Amino acid sequence: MRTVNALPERPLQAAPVDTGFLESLIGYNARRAALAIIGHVLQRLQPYGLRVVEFSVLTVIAHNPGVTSRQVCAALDILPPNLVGLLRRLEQRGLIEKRAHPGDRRAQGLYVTDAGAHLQAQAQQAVAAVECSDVTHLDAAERATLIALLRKVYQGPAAA
Amino acid sequence: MRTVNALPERPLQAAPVDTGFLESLIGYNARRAALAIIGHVLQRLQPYGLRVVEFSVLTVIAHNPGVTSRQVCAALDILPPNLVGLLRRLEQRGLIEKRAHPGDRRAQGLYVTDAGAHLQAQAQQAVAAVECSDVTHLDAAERATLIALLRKVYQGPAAA
DNA sequence: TATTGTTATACTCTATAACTATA
DNA sequence: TATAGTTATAGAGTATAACAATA
Repeated sequence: MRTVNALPERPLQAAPVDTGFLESLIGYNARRAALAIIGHVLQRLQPYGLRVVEFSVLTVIAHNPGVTSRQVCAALDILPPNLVGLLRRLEQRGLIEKRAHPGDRRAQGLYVTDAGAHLQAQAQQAVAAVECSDVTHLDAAERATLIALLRKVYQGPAAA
Repeated sequence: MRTVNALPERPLQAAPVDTGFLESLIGYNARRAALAIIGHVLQRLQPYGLRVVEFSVLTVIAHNPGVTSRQVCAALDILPPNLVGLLRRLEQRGLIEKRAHPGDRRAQGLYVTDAGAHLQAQAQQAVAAVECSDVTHLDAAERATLIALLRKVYQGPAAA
C-alpha cells in the first residue's frame, strides 16, 4: 500500500476515479498511448517548424519521388481537400515542388527539394529518437510485439 | 511474390507507396489502430445517440456516483470548458443529473438517472462487443498483451 | 491565494458538396 | 463515366483567458 501524496492538500480533482471498463478496451488504450507518444513527436518536430501531419506528408514524398496527391491521401488516410493546404504550405516554404506527371496530364508528381530532403532527414532522426525506451517505457522486444499487434488490428490478419 | 490486383484497371491512387519509416513508429501504428477501433465503436454507439466522448463521460458517472466535473476531466483528459456542453446535453436528455455536493458548495455531484443507467448498460454491452476477434483480429492472449503494452507506454513502468 | 464551474472565443482537424480538366 | 486536383464550407475536437462563487 502506497501513500502517494506529492500534491499539497489534495483537492477534489486528485481523488481516484474508477475507469475500469474503459481501461479494458483496446480503443481507449490505443488512443491514450497514441496521444502520449504523438505529444513527444510534436515537441521533437517543433525546432523544424513541422506539425505531425506535415512531417508524415514530407516523409512520404521524400521516400516516394514523383508520388501523386491521391497516393499520399490513400497512404495516410487524408482527404484530398485537406491535403491541398498542407502541400501549399510545404511548397511555399520551398520544401517540396510539383512537376508535370508523365502520361497523365491531370496528375502532378511531388518531389522534395534539396532543402526539403535535408530538413526531412534531420526531422526523421529526431522522430526516431522518440522510440527509445526512455520515452516508450518498452524494450526492443516489447516494442516489436506492440507494433506487430497494432498492425494486426488495423490491417487485419493479412498484416505481415 | 504476390500479384495482388483485386481492383479493376488500377488507377494512380491504388499504386503502392512506401511508408516504411512511418510504419516503424509506435505513434503512427497506435494512431491508426485507435482510429480503426474507435470507428467501430462509433457505429455501435449510433443506435443510442451517443458519441464516443459522451459514452466515456456517461460511463465514468455511472461507475462513480457523485463524481465531480473536475474528476471526470482529470480521468478522461478533458478540459473543463469542453465538458460543460457535454454535461448539458446529457442532462437535457435526462441521462444524468447534478446534485449538491456535501461539504463543498462550489462542487456538484454527478449521477446517472434510471434512464441513464439503462442506456449506459446497453451501450456498454455494444461497445464491449467490439473487442471480439472478428473486429480486432486478435485472440484473447494477444489482446491482453496488447493492452498491457499500451498501458505501459502511457502510464510508464508503474502500469500494473 | 487556490479551486470549482462557467462563458466566450479561437484554432485545429476532419468531413461533404461541387467544380475543372483530363482520362 | 470515372479520376486528379481544387475550392468553399461546415462540423468536430481542442485550446486559452477570464469571470463568479466558494474554499
